[in-house]
Amino acid sequence: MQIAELEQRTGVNRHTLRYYEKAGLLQEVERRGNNYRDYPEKAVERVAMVRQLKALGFSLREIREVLDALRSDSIDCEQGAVLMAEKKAAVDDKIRELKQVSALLGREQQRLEDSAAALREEGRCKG
Amino acid sequence: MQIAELEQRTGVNRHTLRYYEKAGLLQEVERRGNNYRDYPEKAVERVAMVRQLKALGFSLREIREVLDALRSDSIDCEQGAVLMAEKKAAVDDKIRELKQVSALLGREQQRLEDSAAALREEGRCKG
DNA sequence: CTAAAGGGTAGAGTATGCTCTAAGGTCAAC
DNA sequence: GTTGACCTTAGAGCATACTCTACCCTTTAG
Ligand SMILES: [Zn+2]
Ligand SMILES: [Zn+2]
Ligand SMILES: [Zn+2]
Ligand SMILES: [Zn+2]
Repeated sequence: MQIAELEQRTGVNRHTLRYYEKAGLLQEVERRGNNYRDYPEKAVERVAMVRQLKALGFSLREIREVLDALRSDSIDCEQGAVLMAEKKAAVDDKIRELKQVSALLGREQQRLEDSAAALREEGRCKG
Repeated sequence: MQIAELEQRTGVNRHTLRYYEKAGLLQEVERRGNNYRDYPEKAVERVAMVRQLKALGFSLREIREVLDALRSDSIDCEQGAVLMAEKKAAVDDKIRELKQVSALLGREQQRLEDSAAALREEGRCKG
């Protein structure tokens, strides 16, 4: 498919798609005789994955490392497994910390709700 | 305390500390007669929280919103509770997605390990 | 043939979040 | 009173990740 279709199907700006390609995030981008890019179907999925990981806070560099390892044999299997384990550990650590943040936000939400209720019912503010 | 101490105790560059203050992330920063900043003890904790949230992928703007609400009564209690609920929902969504990523990375790690083992034992590569 | 739509590259511009430099004021020690 | 450590502001510079402009080529439709 041409870049316009990929842009339309992923919602990602074509300049950004070219930028991702230059950054090594999109490989297997063929060129037609006229030098136009010709993306495979799975590029849609690939771009979606990049965007999801990006939204979760991964840098393009990190995303590239993971995608490279997923496309195994680009590097050694054993080395790839180590990289995956490292990334997984980082993600799991992040999950743990986010759970703490979630709990904190939940407590604060409760506190503010209680305070708002007290304000309504007793005309005073506790928080 | 003066900026050098806060810098030393938090490990955050003094330029960054001033930048955070300008961005509204650090309030209650007094000035001494000589115009030097005078931070309260809890600024250490505050900066640590900013750094943690930042490392988890929050933008400074988001961090500011949360900290403002935590310092309640700066905005309405009810409104603060709503903001907390929204932030918590976003964090929980992020946790769910990160769990999916963690599972994916775990599967890939296993696949690559299996492949590496097969390569060692049978002289072939499956992945 | 020509216009319009779509593609290409190179490079400029923008937003965020630092990080550092320049120029100068303050203060304690000697 | 001079040195040196510490502070101030303003603004430059940098990395990341886009986003857009300029300018030119290709394809398709009339
Ligand atoms: Zn941690
Ligand atoms: Zn209140
Ligand atoms: Zn989601
Ligand atoms: Zn292999």
